[in-house]
Order: sequence, then structure tokens, then C-alpha cells
Amino acid sequence: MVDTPAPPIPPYLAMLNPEQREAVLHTGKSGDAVHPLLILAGAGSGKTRVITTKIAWLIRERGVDPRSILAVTFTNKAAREMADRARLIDERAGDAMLRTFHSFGAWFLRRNGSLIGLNNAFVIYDDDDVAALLATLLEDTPKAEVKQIAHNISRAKDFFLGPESPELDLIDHRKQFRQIYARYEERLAQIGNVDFGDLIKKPVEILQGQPDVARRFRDRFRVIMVDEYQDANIAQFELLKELCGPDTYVCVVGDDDQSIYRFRGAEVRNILEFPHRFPGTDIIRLERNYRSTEPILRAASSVVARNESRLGKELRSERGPGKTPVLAFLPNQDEEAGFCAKLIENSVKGGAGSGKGGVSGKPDAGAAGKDKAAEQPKAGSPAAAFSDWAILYRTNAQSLGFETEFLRRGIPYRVVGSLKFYEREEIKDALALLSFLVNPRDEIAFRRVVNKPTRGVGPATVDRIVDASTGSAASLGGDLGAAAKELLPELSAKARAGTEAFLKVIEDGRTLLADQDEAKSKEVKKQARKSKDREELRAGEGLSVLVVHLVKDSGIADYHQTNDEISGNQRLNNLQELANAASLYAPNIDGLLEFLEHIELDRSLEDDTNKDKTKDNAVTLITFHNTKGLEFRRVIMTGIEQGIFPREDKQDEELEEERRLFYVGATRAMDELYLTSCAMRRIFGRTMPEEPSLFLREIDKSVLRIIGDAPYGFGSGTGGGHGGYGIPAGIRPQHRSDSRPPADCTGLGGSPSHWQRGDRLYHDDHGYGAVIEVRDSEEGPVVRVQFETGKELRFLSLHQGSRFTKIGRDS
DNA sequence: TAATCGATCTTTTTT
DNA sequence: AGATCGATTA
Repeated sequence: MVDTPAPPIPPYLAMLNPEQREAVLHTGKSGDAVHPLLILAGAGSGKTRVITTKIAWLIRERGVDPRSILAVTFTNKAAREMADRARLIDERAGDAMLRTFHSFGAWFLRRNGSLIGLNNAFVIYDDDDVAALLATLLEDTPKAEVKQIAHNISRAKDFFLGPESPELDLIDHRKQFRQIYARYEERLAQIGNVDFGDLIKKPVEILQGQPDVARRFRDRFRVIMVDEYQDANIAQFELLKELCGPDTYVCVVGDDDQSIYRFRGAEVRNILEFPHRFPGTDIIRLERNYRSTEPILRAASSVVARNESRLGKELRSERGPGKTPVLAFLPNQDEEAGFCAKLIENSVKGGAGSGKGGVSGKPDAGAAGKDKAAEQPKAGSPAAAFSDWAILYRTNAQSLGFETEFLRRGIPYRVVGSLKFYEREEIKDALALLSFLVNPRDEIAFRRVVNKPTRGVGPATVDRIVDASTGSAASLGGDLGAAAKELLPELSAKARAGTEAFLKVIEDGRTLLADQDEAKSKEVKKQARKSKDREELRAGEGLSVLVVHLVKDSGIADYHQTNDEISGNQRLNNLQELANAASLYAPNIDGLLEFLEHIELDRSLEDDTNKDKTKDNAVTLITFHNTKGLEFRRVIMTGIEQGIFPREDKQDEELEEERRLFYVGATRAMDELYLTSCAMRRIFGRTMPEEPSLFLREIDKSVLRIIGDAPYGFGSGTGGGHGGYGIPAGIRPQHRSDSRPPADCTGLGGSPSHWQRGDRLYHDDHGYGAVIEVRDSEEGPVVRVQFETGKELRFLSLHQGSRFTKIGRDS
């Protein structure tokens, strides 16, 4: 070893623990080899701190040019946070490229897409657009099937498989799939847009096919870091590989126990096999957890430890002992919501200091702070803020019950993730107008808005225009606007007028954008301001001028405001919100492209409804998946029942993934963890008996307190002695009376179809009635029923699952 | 050709 | 319970 005098350790390094510091200081250089680095970072081990510190350190102490650093994440939030925190240590980190995989891919394609014939003014299709495009290719195919195919195509791209790849059969073995995929690719190329998977797959293809481009990029990026590497799919792995030259320094960070995106192509093997794929890899483990207390960590670990395929890692709590996690057995989901509500109310009422809020729920906040241990809750539980709490559930649908209950009790809450802002009809309409404006070949956008509001341009006319654009007249190059214009003379008066009107809207939009000299834009603005009537859209700065103009001019705004009496104004607000978001972008084509790309890739823009509730002090309602990277002082994991979590069809590898999901959820909790499991639950509108989740049996019982009526092998959770559990009497779960369901829940018992005249029945919607005629048809027996209400209805099939119950027969 | 009604089927998780 | 599909109706 060469002796160099130890330089003083700068404070930003001094606060790291030895493993963290080792990870930061690792450069991979030994001799002329460059060793890649794999950081196995357990939950709450200060992973983000390590990455950001490492970036800053490389710039500061190693003289690495910030522009030569590329750091990729999976979510925009993570990317933003990383940028913010790195910049905090060293300003220059702002010049490093910190992006999500997809946004990097889009950035790459805007510059290099032309090499494979992609116009740089492409728009990114989301899943719905993909399905819509497929639907035009597959007439008369049920929506569900189209979606399935869309999903499979997306999976194929995740695995870097094209329509010709032999392995395609592993994704979808149906013979036509290959052909449909090929047709889809062809049509998408004609349109000139890309889908999500293309943002990864196409850059890899370019890098593979064009050595000079690859060289250029390898030259530019000397350091590449990947966060949440366990979530990378095969295509992303390929991209990483292509970007890495012999002396690129690669550092990936991840946790195999937190790999939860297999369903969308994430490949755990990426991280498990990283050392083989990148020979010479050094591995550093971060196993000190600064977030959760000991019992919480033990409970979480005891479950995930049952998994077979994991690298193995033992998390140790730096926070020491704490409250034992509580498992509550409850009668049904209403009680579950009530239980959570009372738990929260009691904790908040607890005393002064409540209502400050905004403390937790911050991603990975100060994970390495040793001082944190001092804040440990005392026995008597200090008062909590609403924002200390998070309710976790497996599926978004489960949020409803909590929302209802919290609304009723006035508990502030905020729903994360299901924000569907960009899925709203009015927003999609507006975006379609904008998309069509930049890309007149966009069939999907065109179809969406050409006859909205109704302009007399029916499907037949639309098809003609689309055919004309792609057909013989190659001169049109797929331009739908041009094709429409050319067809005008041949259309009926009504269709012609409508088409012309639509074309004018788009034309005016383009003009507005083209001569966006200050005078013009101000004029529009002034005019918009003048009409100060209530609920009027107002144009502000930048691109919002165009958005507002287009939305009004096209009639989309009016259409939604008047068509929907109840929420018309809400819809208008949403459009306004979209316009506001657009104000940050330049009023020209490039700005518009940027805006659309941003929207497609970062859907975190909040809904207007949610804004009201986004007081900084609110309970968080969130799916397990969405909690990754977050932490909360108190967490309630709900619906921990067999069939719900894990889902019933999960086995083997997929079961292991569910287990990891459980682990992710539990390790979000800092101070207190609760789990709830119901005996009955409404599913598809019917109440079904439930069983406790397998995972509940797997938890180390020495770190679990069971309350409520525990079924089967869960020991004596019943009865009186809750005394020492620290659960106030008022919120003790009630015992369920009897969990057996009624004998026959499925409606019609017995033979399905043997109805005859005179049968009496009960229909869920129409009440009592009697069969007055039975007739056979091709589809099966047709039954005519006379209801007490006087209604007379005919029903095609009265087999299982229908809403009838036979209750007897007239003589 | 759009709107309405009833039957049937559906549910993960998301960049 | 909610979305979606298909058929019947105005």
C-alpha cells in the first residue's frame, strides 16, 4: 500500500457510515481495469444519500466533468430528488444528466431517431393510445383482448424482442400475435410516433447498429449509475450494456428484496446476475437500517426470508427497540375502515404538537441521521399528525372504503397514485388536439377529436380520410389533414362542413403557434382576460395561450362544460389546470413537443379535487407498489387476506414477488406498524368469506400482537385481556359473530336453464316477477317475465351468475 | 345513428 | 359495484 497522508474528511463524507463511505469512495480503478460496483442497499439504508454523495464527490474530489455523469432512475420523483440532493452538496451536480430510463430514451431519440427514420417531432403513445391503434388494426376484437395484445407487445419490447424474434412465443404463443405485432409496428412507424417500450428498445437498436453513435455516447458518459436496479428489464439492461465502453465506470444500486415490477418486465436476474454480466464487479452491502425500529424490521424480514431466490442480506435496525407491530382481525371492510379511522383519530387527539404535519411522507428523508434514534416514541405515544399515517392496500379499488369513512369523519386524506388526471376524457381530448397539431399523421388523435363535439363527421367519413392518407397517394405521406382537404369535394355537405371546421381549428392553432410574436400572444391574452365571466378559461403565459385557444376554438371546452351538468365545471377546471401546466413551456413547436413529452413521462400532476385535500397534514392512502421509496411514521397495511394479498393466482416466483411487496410495505414504517385482516369482504359486489393471508402465518409471532377474533391457528387473540396492548378500549375490534356465509351465495342453485311458465322469481333490480313465456332461440332459452312493477322484460339466458333467484312456482 | 337498457364480465400492481 | 358489450328502440 502506498502511504498518502490522510486528507481531512469533508463533513459530507463524515456523516456516512463505513459501508456507505466505502461505496462513495469506490472508483473501480485498479491497474488499468475498471471494476463495476454493485451496491446492495437494504430498505432505509441511506441508498439515495450514497448515490447523491457519490455524484458530488466524483465531481468535487475526482475532477469528473458533471456532464459526463449519467444517473438513471425509474421514477421522475426519484430523479428530481436525486438532482436536488446532489446539488445541495455541490452545485455542479446540476449539470449531470439525471433522468428516468424513459426520459433518457426520449432525449436520445429526439437527437438520433432520424437514423432509423423517425421524425424528431414524435409524440409518445400511452397504453390507451396503443390499444386504440391496435383496435383500428383488429376490427371487431373485444376490448379486453385488444388490451391483452397491447400488453403483450409492451412485454415483448421490455424483453427486447421484435416481431421476428424466435423467443416471442414465450410472451404470446398464439400464431397471429407475431403478425399483429408486425402490423402494429408498421403502422406506428407510418404514423411516426413511438410507444413506451420504444423509448428503450429503439435507442438500443441504434446503438447496436451504428458503432459511431455508440462511440460518441461512450465518449460522453464516463460514469453511469442506475438506481433501483432490481426493477430494470432486459431492454434496459441492453441499453446499459450498449452505453458502457471498456472504461466506463458503472455503479448500480438496488435491493433484490424490493423487486416488485416483474409484471411489467422487471427481471430480478438482472441484479442477481450482475456480477457475471459485468465481470470484476465489487459488491458492497448496506445493511444498517436507519428508518424502522427493531420489531418492525424483524416482522418484515421474517416474511421475506422465506423466499428462495435472493442474494441474502440481513438488515439491522440502528434505532433499537420499539412498539410491537399489531395485527388486527376484523369482521369486514367497513369495520376495517372504522378501525383505521379511530386509530388515527386517537393518535392525533393525543395532545399538543398535533396538526403540524408535513414532517413525514418525505422520500428517504435523512436516512442516515444518527440523531434520529433520539426521537423515538416514548411508551405513552406522543401525539401524531395526520400526515404521520399511511394506509396501504393492494389494489386501488380498496381506497374507496377508506375515502368514504374519512370523508364522513372529517379526516383529511390524500390518495396517491390513482390520480388519473391524464386519463380524464377532457384532458385526453385536449392532448389529442395538441398531438394532432404537431403530428398530422396521428390517426389516433385525429379519430379522437375530429368529431368532437359532433360535427357530422361519422366513422365512414373518418375511415375514408384515413384510407386516403395512407393509400395510393403516397404524396400525402400519411398526412391526415392534407388527405381530408383533398377529399372535401367528395364529401356530403354535412361531412364537408364538419371536416372543414375541424381543419380550421387545427390550422388556426398552427398559425397561432407559428407567429407567436409578442403582440399577437398579448392580444389573445387580453381577449381571454376580458371575458371574465365565471368558469371562464383564462390564458396565461407561454404555451397556455395555445392550449386555451385550442380548447375553446374546437368546442371541446363547451362540450364538456355543458354535456356534464354535475361536473362540467370541474372538467373546465381540469382543462385550466392543463393550461396552467403548459404555461411553463415556450409557445412554439419545440415547447409543445417538450410539454407533451413531459406529460407522457411524468404523470404526477395533481388533480384539482386532490388539491383541496393536499393540505400538508393529511393521511396518505396508497397502494403497496406506490410506497416504494417513501417512509411514514405509522403505517397500516390493510386487506392482508388470502386471495387479496397475495392474490390467489400467485405461485412460485410470483408468490415470491408478493412477499417482497409485503416486505416493501412493512419497511415503510418508522415507528408503528399495523396490519388488518378481515373475515368478510365485498368483492364484485358480493360479500365473500376471507381467510388470513399466508404472510400472516409467516411473520415471526414474537414481534406481533394480535387483537380481535383470531381464526384457526392464530392463538388466543380473543377475549378480554387486551390490557397491555396499548390499544384504547374504544377502538378494540369487535368480535365477529359468525364468519360462515349464507349457504348459497351464487344466486341460482341447481340446474341452470329449466325455467317454465309460471315460475316465480326475484330479480335483483326489478323485484318479484313471474315467467309468462319460455321460448327457444339460437342463443338458448328466452324467458319473458312479468314483474310486479308492471314491467315486462325478456331475458336471454338465465344461467348462473345472473341476477335471478327462483322462488317457487304457480300451480 | 345515437342513446338506452340489461346482461355479462371484471381486478392487480405502472414507467 | 362499475365498466363494457350488444341489442333494441326512438
